[in-house]
Amino acid sequence: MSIQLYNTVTRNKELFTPIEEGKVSMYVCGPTVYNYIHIGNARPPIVFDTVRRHLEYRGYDVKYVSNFTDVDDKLIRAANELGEDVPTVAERFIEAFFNDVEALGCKRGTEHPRVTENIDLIIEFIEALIEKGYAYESAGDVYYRTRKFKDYGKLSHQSIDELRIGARIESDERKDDELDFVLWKAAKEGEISWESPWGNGRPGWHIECSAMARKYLGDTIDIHAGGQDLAFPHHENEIAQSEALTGKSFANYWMHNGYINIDNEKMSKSLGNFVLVNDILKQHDPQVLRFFMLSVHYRHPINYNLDLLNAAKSGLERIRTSYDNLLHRKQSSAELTDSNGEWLKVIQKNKDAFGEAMDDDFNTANAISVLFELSSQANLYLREKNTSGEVIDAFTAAFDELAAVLGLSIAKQKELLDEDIEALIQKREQARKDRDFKTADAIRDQLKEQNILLEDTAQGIRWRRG
RNA sequence: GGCGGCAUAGCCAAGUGGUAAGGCAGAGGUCUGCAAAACCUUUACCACCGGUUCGAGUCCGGUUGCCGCCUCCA
Repeated sequence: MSIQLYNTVTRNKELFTPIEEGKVSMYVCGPTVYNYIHIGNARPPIVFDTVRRHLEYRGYDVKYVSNFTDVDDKLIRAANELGEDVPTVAERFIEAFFNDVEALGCKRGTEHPRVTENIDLIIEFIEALIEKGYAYESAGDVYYRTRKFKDYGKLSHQSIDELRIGARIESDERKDDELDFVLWKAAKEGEISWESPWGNGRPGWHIECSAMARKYLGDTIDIHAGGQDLAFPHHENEIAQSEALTGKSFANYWMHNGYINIDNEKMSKSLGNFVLVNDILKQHDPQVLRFFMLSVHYRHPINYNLDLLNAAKSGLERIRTSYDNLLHRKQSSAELTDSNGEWLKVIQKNKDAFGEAMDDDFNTANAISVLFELSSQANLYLREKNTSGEVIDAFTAAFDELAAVLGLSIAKQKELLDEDIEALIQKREQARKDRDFKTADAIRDQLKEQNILLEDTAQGIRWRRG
């Protein structure tokens, strides 16, 4: 087993070697909780949950830490607009976040630390940076002395001198140098704040991740991840803070996922072209959204629209139907029919192919194509007159195993039929035996209106929801 | 101006040197009382121009177009 992953630092796929054998530490930058998440915000949780699942599938013990930024400018503004305090707003959207991502099949992290629960830690971190000469206080703010960190730009491959040419550098009299960024922000009148050696204030954005990653995962972590737009400046600044403090490498591998686009433009709250996860889930199966996202390699952009989502739905449906057909056939399969070893080999071959796809920088698009291949093979097998329970079990076990790595569940939820519906199905069966097809079709149409689709198979009638 | 990404069938999308996976949609067929599901068949001058090579979607150079980052951003 060898997992290759693309490291933003080296811009190459590298062999993944954890610091400690058999264990992986992951830190994934989490949301600022001032709003419901849109589907672009949902991509990192889905992608890196899948990374985690594959690492676990390969036998690693994974520590997965993802933070909440529960105090910052946007949150303060949102609280003011709503006439509520910051903790109330944050709490609401943290809950909403968990609801959304759990619906999307993401496991809870090992830890989900919040900034406001780690203020002391952050202050200590900043004090240590000041002692080392990497930070300075100015009018109640504390700034990081960017130019002092000689590796600045190594992640995003920016040269520090080119950054000045970029149009959006804030110049601020309180900074010694315009490239310096804030570690601690002095509170304005009435703002939520904490006491510190520099007066009342709150942490800057980047310092929280440095402090919390270190607290839960140590000085050097295996994988640090987030959206592509965090590479600069957020992750670059984290590196500067952490490495200045510890003198050690902050993270060995940096992973960044691509954006979700609308009409080929980045989805973002500031552009206003976003689609909330929440809204999609009112109309669509969350698994469809997850399947859709995983159908593209995580580093590539995904264009979103409803037609594409529906195409993904049809694809997932194909796999689910195949799985369902296996279960249905199982009931009539002789337990002791000779198993054909060739089929077991085919199944194993697909499992191997799936693992190889995932080992290659988490190529979920190829992994999904293996699920389609497995479906085709299962469908072919089901065309045989005699099937064995053993082979059918091997197929369904393979589906369960591989889908779980992608965080997908393909078993259809079997809801109990209402007695009335059950009675109608029986009535139609009788009509069919009597060759009264007119009645039979009328009942089928009637059920169809209730979204119950009937299928007549060689092994008897079956139904599914449309 | 700096750094980077992308361009593959009607649509989506894999593919890092050996003559293009897979899915969706469409067409035809098989099966079925009719359907459904499934199976079979069917659709590619890999943006353009050069170069390297026995061989290029893949490597190199250039052109065009689109997108992103360059201190709000997932």
